[in-house]
Amino acid sequence: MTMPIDKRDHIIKKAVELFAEKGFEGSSIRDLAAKADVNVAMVNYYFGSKEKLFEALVEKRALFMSQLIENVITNKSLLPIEQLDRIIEGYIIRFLADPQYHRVLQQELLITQREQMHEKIIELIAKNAFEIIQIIKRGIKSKVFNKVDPELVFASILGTISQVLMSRSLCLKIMNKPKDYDPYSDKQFHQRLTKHIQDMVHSHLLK
Amino acid sequence: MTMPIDKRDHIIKKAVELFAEKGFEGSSIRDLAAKADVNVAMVNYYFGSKEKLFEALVEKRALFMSQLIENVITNKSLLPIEQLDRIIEGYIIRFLADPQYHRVLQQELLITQREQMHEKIIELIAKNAFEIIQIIKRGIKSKVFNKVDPELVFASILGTISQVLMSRSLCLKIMNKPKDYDPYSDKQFHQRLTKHIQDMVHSHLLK
DNA sequence: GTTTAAATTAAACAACTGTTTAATTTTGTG
DNA sequence: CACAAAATTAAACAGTTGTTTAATTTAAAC
Repeated sequence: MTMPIDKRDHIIKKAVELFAEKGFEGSSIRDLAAKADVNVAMVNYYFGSKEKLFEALVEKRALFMSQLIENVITNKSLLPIEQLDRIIEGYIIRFLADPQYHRVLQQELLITQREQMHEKIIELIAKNAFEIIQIIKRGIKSKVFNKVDPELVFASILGTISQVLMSRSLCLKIMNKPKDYDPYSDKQFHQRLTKHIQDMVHSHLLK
Repeated sequence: MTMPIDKRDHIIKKAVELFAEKGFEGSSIRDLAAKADVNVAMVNYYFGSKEKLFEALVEKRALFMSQLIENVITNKSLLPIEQLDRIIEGYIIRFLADPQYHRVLQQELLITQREQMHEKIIELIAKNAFEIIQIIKRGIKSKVFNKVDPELVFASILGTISQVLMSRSLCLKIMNKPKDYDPYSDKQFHQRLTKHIQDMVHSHLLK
């Protein structure tokens, strides 16, 4: 009667790994079945179809993402710049914790093929975006912030992180690091990235 | 005897459109043949294989990209900040001129599947990146710039543009624009994006 | 006009795709 | 144990994939 959530989760986890490596269309169910060590029919048994597996994957991420902002926004006692700093920290911690998940969603954002899934991911990002934009707008109105472009400030924050996450080898190449180095799990790199974005936003927004 | 370059280019052009919409793996040669109005065998006749068509596509873009920086870098009479401003302008003009091309390359950057093509695109970006990083480093050394993080400043510049180009519908949603509006071909948006990145870089780098 | 190479075509190829079936095994419950 | 529901399996399904073939048309050169 009860769906074995753990097995579903296991398949999703392996699917993220595979899709991040080969892309959704580039991955076959037989590949996935082999990687997850289950029978080919199990994916359709648990999820109904390859596409619905993807939807379940996005759904799981959506839940994760929605918790991201809420924790920060509710704390109204913080100054606008402090709120932004907390959000930047939260973004970096959560995105860098699972680069593959982020890449799979980025892939889907780049193509317009599966329209409803495309829309879903956009909703996901936009929800967080509006919160950040609101904080900036309030800061401008209360004359704590310079008259910046709130929407594009958001694009710069998320864009910087996405740029770093997009390709590990590109990241290593630009930063001149050895091939065995993993920036995403390195605390020092976390700090470096956090500091850069915060510094940049501070100098841009604060008078 | 002579290869009909125009026909090759025509196929590449249609391939960019198709790949941007459905992804490389998601697009079939039959789709492409129909869209380009040629026989299915022609793609293999001209390019050898689907993958080599992609390589030709990347090659063509590489040529385009390499011209980007050169024009700016050679002008040594400019101040470091002026050089950066010219590069930002050049990036925005050229990237926004063909969002689909950019998206196709981003797709390939996200997956690690085709290793050599992945490497090629990374080379392409890194080449430009190092020039920009050098300008910033020189600016810091001559104490014209603050002690910023040169590599991550590059990530912010490119990341902001990529974030805007990633998905048109996401871009519209965040900027609260109607669905029929095309930001990429709008001069005003060009100016807005250029101003934002320049302003942000100025306040971050200049004392 | 004849000849040779290039371009184009429809058809066929084998391999792979997501999905379904029907049979079997496992699991949980009384 | 017995029984029913759930889980798992190998095999088969029909459709699509990239690619190749061999035949035909077009173009160029002399």
